[in-house]
Amino acid sequence: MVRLVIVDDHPVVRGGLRDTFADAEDIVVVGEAGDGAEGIERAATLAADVVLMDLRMPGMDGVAATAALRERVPSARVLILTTFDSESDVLPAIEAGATGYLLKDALPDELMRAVRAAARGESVLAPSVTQHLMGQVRKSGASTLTDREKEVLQLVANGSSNREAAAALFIGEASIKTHLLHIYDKLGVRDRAAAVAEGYRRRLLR
Amino acid sequence: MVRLVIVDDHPVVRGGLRDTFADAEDIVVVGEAGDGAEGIERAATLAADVVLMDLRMPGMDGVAATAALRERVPSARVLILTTFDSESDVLPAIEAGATGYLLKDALPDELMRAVRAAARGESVLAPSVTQHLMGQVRKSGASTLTDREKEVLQLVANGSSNREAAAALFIGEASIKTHLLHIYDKLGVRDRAAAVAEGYRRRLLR
DNA sequence: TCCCGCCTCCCCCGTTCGGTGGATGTTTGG
DNA sequence: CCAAACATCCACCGAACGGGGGAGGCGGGA
Repeated sequence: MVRLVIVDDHPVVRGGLRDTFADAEDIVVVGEAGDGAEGIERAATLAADVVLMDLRMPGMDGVAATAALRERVPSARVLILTTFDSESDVLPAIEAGATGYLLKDALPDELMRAVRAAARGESVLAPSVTQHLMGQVRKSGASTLTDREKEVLQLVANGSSNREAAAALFIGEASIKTHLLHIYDKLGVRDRAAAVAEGYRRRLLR
Repeated sequence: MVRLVIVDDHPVVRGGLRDTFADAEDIVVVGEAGDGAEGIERAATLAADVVLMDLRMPGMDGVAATAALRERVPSARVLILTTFDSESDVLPAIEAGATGYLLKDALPDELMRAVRAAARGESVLAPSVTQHLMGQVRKSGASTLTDREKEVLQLVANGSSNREAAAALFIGEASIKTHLLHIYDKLGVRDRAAAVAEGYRRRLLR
C-alpha cells in the first residue's frame, strides 16, 4: 500500500487528485497540504511513501520543498506535478531529489502508474520532459554512482564486510568506508542493507 | 539378489525393461503390473526389494502409488521412471517416498546401477533431474522464509535498524535479531546487506 | 498424543559499522 | 589552467550488529 501525500495550493486540484486515487486499491491518500512547509510536515508525520508536489506554490516553492523533504524524510519519494515542462524547472527539481516529473495533463492511469513506480524508487518522467533531460543531463549527475562505488556496492551485496571488500579491491578498509558513505548519501539511505535494496530497485545491482 | 517389480502401463516398455534386466545376474524381475494398484499388490505379495514405477499411468498414478506402497511395504524401494523430468513431478514423488527418479532415456547400464543402488537404500537421481531439484529446493528454500521473516527482511531492506523494525512490528529487538539469524541461515548469508541482496535475487523483495 | 516449526524473548560478548572531520594525489572538463 | 569530481587513506567513538547460548508458548500435523 503506497501512502501518498498531495501538496498543491489549489483546493480544486487537490480534490481532483484525491478522486483520481480513490479508485486505486494499492494507493491511499493519507494527507494533503497547501504549501511546501505544510507538505513537509504532513509527509514526515504521516510516513508518506510518495509526495505529489506542485512546483508553483506560494511561500516555499516545490523545488525548495523537495530538497527540504529529501533531507527530513529520505524514504519519501517526491513526484513533481506541474503545468509547464519548462526546462528551467526540470533540472533543479531533479537535482533537489525529485524522483519524477509529471505534467498536469497526464491521464489518471498514468498518474497512478507513476506513483507506483515512484514508490519503488523508479524515476518517472513525462515523455516530453525526457527529451529535455536527455539533451542536457549527464553532467549534473548528482545521484549517479561512480564505477568504483558500484563495485563496492556489488561486493557488499555479495556479503563482503568492509575488510573483505577492501581486500578484493586491493585498497584500504578506510576507502571502502568512504565509498560507502558516498553511496549512502547518493542513494539517500543510512546503512548498507538499505543501500543494497536501493541498488536493486534502481537496477544498479543484479 | 535384488527382487524387482516393474510397474508401467505400456506392455512394450515392460518388455524392454524385462530384457534389460535379463542379463543382470544379481537382479531378477519377479513381477509386473500395468497400474498402480496392481503394482502395490505385486510388490507386497512378491516381496519386492525395488519397484520400478512409471509416473504416468491410468488409475492410480505413480506418486499416489508410491505413497501407498511405502505405507504397505516399507521395505520396498521405489524408483520413479518417467519420460519427462517435469519439475512439477519430481518433488511430489520424492516427498511420496521415492528413492530415485530416472528418465526413460537412461542407458540399460545406468538402470541396473540405479536398481542396485536403490536396493541398498541409496538415492538415485538422473543428472538432469538434479538440476531441477536444486532449483526447486532453492525456490522452496526461498518460500520457507516465514511470513514474519519476510516482513522483517522487507523492513531491513527499507533501512530499518533492528530497533526500528521491532517498533514497526510491535515486538522486541531480540526477536528481530532471532528472525534475522534464521533468515541468514535460510538464505546462506552472514549479514543483513547480503540477505537483502539475496531477497531481491530470489524475488522475495521488490 | 507428542513432536516440530514458528514466534517471542533473554543474556553476553566481540566485531563491525556509521559518522565525523579531516588529508592527499589524480583525472577531467570547461 | 584550475575547479570539481574522484579515489585513496587516517583516527576516533558510540551504536548497532552477528553469534553463541537458551527458553517458553502455541498451533498443526504425524
